[in-house]
Amino acid sequence: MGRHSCCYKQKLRKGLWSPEEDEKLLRHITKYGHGCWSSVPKQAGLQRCGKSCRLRWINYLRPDLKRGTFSQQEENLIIELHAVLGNRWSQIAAQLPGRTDNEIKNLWNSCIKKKLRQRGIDPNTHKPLSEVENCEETTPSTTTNNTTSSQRVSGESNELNLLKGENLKAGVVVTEPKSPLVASDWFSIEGYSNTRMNNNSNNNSTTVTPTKDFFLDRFINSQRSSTPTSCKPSESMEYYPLQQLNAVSQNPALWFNQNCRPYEMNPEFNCNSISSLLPSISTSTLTTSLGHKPAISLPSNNAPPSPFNVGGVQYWEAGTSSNSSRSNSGSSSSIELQSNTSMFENSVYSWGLTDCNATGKEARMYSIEGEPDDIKWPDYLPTSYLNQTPQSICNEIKSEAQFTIDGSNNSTWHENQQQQQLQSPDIYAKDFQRYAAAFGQI
DNA sequence: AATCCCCCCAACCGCGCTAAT
DNA sequence: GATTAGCGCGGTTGGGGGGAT
Repeated sequence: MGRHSCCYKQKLRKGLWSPEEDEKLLRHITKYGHGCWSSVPKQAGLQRCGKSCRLRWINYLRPDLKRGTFSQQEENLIIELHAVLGNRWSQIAAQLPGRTDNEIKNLWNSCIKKKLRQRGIDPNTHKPLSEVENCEETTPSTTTNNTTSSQRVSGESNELNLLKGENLKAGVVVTEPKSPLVASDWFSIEGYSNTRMNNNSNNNSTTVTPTKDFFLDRFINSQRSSTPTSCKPSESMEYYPLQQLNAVSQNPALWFNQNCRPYEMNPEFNCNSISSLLPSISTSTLTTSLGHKPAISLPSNNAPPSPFNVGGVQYWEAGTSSNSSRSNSGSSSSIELQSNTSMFENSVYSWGLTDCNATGKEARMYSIEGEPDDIKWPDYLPTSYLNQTPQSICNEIKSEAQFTIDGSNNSTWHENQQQQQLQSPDIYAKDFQRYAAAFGQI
């Protein structure tokens, strides 16, 4: 397929969006929803291709976007998720409510990468640069995924050192995994052991923390059940029956512990492989859920998974992927990660990276909630709106949005919004606050 | 003040995938 | 099954702002 056909049309505008265009698109989508993106520009009176409209909406106009600098917790989470997911920006973004994949990608390329390199960490492998360089010298073809013997002996990575240092400051107990560490090995929550997942009932540990090995095992077992010897996650680890994970979940810990060494296990296991285990997460699933639920939803359970909270600790949940994506479609063993937005508030880890974005005047605008004041709406809204209150603008648009164009089925977003409004009236109130904040009226 | 350079980030581009025909 | 339309994702580009010279 390749390029979208509309992109070939010559009369379409390209480049930066004007405030008028933004207003048109915003009005249209607020009223009618986007429906078919290819029809949006025509219906909205825009000289743009649908793809461009979609991008503009997703990356800029969406009302639920959180703008401004990334918080330290967000940066830390991005790094952690990148260690697992690689450049799966959309999946990373799914864990950061209000952030777009583009935004995260830009942050990574422009800032986090640099910071990691300055700290001697290879941003691609999340391993010490020295190790990567050594590996490249010795085994150029397979290198970056292997852990050196010295690293195994030391059992520490630079990242982990950073992590531990910060966590200790914060009073968080970081227990050292029993086996050699790589950079992606990180932490366990205070009060929970970092025991590897195994079914050794003689082990006195009462807490079993599912590890990334677990997902790899599942992937391996599902993908290559006929060739079990082709993958040896770790010598000490036995394959864990999926059903036992419910038992595991009775001792909830932050199961998303990254104790596996995917690169050592099988050459085919790289970040892409891992990400196939951790497919996309819809932001719509990032809802608040405070009930205690079993940590793992088995594939046979089609109930929609949700994050849960135990003792103030947010847990991610693996379950059957309900949405398809390029990376996971067709994989029956796909697992879906979930998180809670409050995870960021409760984040117990910090790598001590300085805030990449909060420099100079931006730092002044930084707020605890990660909701800086540099929202650009006032700059983009047409002057006709500047004489109105945010509430009146939204009311105006919403009041006009009580019908749909020619009754066509193009109201998915609109309907969702209405449904959400019915279910959670505070959603719009929140948006009003955002708009109002944008106008400096709060 | 003018110019250069660097960096950030919004937007574009190409590709893969799915659904519809 | 082949083709087409559309969507979404990740990589890349280039304009503009701001600091340095």
